[in-house]
Amino acid sequence: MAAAAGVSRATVSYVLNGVDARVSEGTRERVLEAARTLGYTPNAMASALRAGRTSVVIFALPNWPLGPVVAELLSGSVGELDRLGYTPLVHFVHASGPDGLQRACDRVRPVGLIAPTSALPPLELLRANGTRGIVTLGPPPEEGVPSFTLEQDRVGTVAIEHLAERGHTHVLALTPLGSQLQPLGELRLVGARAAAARLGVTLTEVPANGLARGLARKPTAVYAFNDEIALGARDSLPPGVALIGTDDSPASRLAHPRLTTIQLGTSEGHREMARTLHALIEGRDVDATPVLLTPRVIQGETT
Amino acid sequence: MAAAAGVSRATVSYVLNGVDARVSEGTRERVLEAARTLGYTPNAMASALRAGRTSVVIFALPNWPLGPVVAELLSGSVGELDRLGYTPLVHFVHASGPDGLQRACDRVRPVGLIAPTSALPPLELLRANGTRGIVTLGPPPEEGVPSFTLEQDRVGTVAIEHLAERGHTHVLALTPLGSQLQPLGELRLVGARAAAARLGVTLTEVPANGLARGLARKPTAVYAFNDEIALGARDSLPPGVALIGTDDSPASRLAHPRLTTIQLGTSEGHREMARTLHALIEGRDVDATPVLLTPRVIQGETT
DNA sequence: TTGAAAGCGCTAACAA
DNA sequence: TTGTTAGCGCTTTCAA
Repeated sequence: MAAAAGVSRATVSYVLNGVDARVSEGTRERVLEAARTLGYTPNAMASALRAGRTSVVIFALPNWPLGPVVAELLSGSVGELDRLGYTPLVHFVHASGPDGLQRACDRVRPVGLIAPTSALPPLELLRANGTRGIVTLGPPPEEGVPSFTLEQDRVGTVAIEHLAERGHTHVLALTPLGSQLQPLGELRLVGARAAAARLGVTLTEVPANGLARGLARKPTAVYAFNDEIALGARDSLPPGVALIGTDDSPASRLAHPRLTTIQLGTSEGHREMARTLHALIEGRDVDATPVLLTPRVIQGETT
Repeated sequence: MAAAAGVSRATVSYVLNGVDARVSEGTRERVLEAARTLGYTPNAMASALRAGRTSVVIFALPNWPLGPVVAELLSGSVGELDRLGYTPLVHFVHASGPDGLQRACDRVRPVGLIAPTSALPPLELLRANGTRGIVTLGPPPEEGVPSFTLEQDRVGTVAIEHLAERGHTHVLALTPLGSQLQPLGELRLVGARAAAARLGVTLTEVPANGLARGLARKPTAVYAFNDEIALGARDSLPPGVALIGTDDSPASRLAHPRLTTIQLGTSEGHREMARTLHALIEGRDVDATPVLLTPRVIQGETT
């Protein structure tokens, strides 16, 4: 490559890295031309070895149900990271072994990492690996590490509050089926129960396939673990019974009547995650106060 | 590290790479002990530079709706790749720009790549990058490149065939709402239309929110684009109307009555993808006949 | 404005 | 059985 342009390897490096001050316009052109005709791409491994850092950011995704919430989360943060010039790649925590994430970090030496606190490799190992920025999903692992928490328990709280405001005093909660969703469901119920106790709401909990049994208790409103369950239950509800789902799925928006649902985090919040990571990598000081991504009600026509 | 164990760097390399023939048991122990106490991890960048290959496999995920099908696909193939010793990472094609995948490949130099044919960087570039194995999702980009196709159109075919076998002659198709799902829906309808024409079935197509309108045509069976739509429609169906969904979602299995649905690919098929890639990377000869992952009906209680 | 050269951390061929 | 050393492709300092 250097030979083809008739210059030294150093000059090529300067041109391709945009250190314009150093090379004359003529040489620059010549180098770029040669690079184009040869289809030259710098070897990122060599560059990373020399520079001590890569451009990769690993986003470690916890074992959440793959659906609209995760889609939003990824397209927001991954999209923003890409725009900032990084190479965002997603690691599925549950698809590999317990120390899969650590192995992945050892192998690609990401400059940044977004990971659930529960799957986070020891911080000192990461730092030794050249990881400059670390952001966690969930509680901060130690002071100073920025964290973003999707407040799952607040989903239940917000739902009950919303219904209570509208005068409902007897709410049926449709909880998830299937073991994968169980922990998430329990988390949301904790918030719902607390809010119900606080607001004087009677809460009946039944699994999603026990709708008929639940309806026997004559609730005036139904809170469903997700929009899928909500939409499934909708047509079996007696007239006048309110319904609120969770996830702000595309389906909820398109349903007739439009389903009232709960959004778990905003695109802006997810982009903010990416920008925080970027600031850390750049060595800027960052406000490390844990960020709580609080769910909010998307008002539809069913409550 | 070498110093700490009192041996040469070469010896450390041999021990850690399991070239046992070369080192004595004593030295081996000493090196491993030193590695443990120092928390030493080889620098994968340097190793990759030297070896000319990484352990990374990029799985480029097309713009498919994030749900049970993708979850299955990933946990099958990613899990298997992990087990084979690779470092599988997922790239979301739609979250980055049009040549995002190529940039990602340039930056991490994956030894293997699974990508939709439509997003595949030029093969010669990949090969120049050190990518030894390439498998596509969709039609093969050129002879000899193994490919796996999720036959989306066959979803419709299989659904109509299943219903026709059970004597249905007037089927209502509930098509997706939302632009993201539109292309997939159209693909499935193509198959459904062809099968309907062939088998003498009358097919009525309405969007998922037009169920009432569709039911006015008195269908004896309903085919839904996905399980979410199917479960949403279920309770509005007149008694005796059959129902088949798509995706084999957890929800379909847990519904009462259990929903008949269509599975789009098996875990075994997905693992096979991973093994094919592995064989290619190892330089073994591989049967490159395009593999069609044919959908199949999961019999429930609604047809 | 440009070239020469050191060195990032590792592996493998060769020497001892 | 072990050590020495060249070199993977790049960036960056120093010298010209």
